Amino acid sequence: MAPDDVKFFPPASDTRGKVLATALQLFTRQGYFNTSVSQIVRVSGCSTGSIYHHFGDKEGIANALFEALVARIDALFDDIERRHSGAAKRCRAVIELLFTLTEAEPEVMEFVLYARHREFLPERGPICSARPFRKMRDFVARGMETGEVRAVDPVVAAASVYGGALRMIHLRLDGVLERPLGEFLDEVWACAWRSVAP
Amino acid sequence: MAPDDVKFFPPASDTRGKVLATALQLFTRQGYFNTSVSQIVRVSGCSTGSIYHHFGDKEGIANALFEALVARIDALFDDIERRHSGAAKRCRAVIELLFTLTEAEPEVMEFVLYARHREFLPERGPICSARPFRKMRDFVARGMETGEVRAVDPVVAAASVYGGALRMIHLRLDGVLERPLGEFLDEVWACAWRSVAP
DNA sequence: GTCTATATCCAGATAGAC
DNA sequence: GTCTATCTGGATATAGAC
Repeated sequence: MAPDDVKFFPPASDTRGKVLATALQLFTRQGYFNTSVSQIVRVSGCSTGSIYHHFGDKEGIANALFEALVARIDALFDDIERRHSGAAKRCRAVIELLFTLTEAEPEVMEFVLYARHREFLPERGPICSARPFRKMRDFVARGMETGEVRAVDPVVAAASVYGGALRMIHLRLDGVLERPLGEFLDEVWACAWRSVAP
Repeated sequence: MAPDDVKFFPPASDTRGKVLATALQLFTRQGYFNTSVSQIVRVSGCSTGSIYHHFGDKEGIANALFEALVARIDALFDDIERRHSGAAKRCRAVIELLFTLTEAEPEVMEFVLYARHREFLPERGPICSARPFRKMRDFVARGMETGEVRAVDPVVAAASVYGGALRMIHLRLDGVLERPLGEFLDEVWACAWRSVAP
């Protein structure tokens, strides 16, 4: 997969796009609550009035951002489902995609995976109930039906397959891993799959 | 391990204890930034002046809380090191402890593992560089030296052993898992260990 | 749709008596 | 060490011209 395939915010020229791109940067660097709307005004170059016109309030910015990013990831997962068959191939493709995405757009992964949405988007459920996460679990569950995955509790199986990779992503985003995730992909995948292979 | 062994805040009577217990509750339920000092004043029953006298500022409360909790977990991990030998037994004991802790004191795990400390404790490094986490990795690394753990990158090995369990804890804290973690322990451990067994 | 100027509120923090 | 009363800045959000 070429890096371009995972670009979320190509240099935006419209107000909406500029604000969302700015918000993503600031929210992930400093956190939602440490970012003031005035700061978004300064960095994005858009005016207060304009921003409130488009998003209603500060929470509206986070909401729009969240939806845009989740929708994009969702589409990428649909691609995976279409292009690969079998649990092993699909799960591996998911991990590879997440690794690629983390390197190409760390802010996106940071915001989608590790921001504490409950704290600033109260009406939204936990991220793990969002469609992309459900699809990840689904790949594993269907593998279990075909015997490709060992029979254990489906939740445990999914946690085992993806847990190590998500952990690595976390370490990378926290700056603990010096080398890019791609270098670990084969080993991570080998461990992940051994944990649930029949 | 009896539940009492993992109680962090036995009903505290002194100001410090009451404030820390209150802060833990509020910070994990609502988030650090959604919690005002006035609210801590109301719930804890201590006065503004008293709180600022003890902790300096709001960040000081979070700092003290963080240190107390990490120190406690650290001690529990030292216990594990003393009571068990071999990577398998130690790693399993770690996971069992974390599961027990999550059920007994979910707020503690929430605050230590999943709060975004970077956002309100800027001078502190990421939680994964803290001593307990280093000790977890160390158990795995030493197992690799003795051949008990397959030779892969030590970071990958640690992520594989603990990744699934941490994922399960996350799901449980997010309310996605209905049943207590203890019921999953054996399966989680089986998957975890298979991923790195030689 | 975009802008500037401005209103309002409440958070974090302090003063100083007891 | 603990308390009440108070200050002050800066945050979110609005008004209303263009």
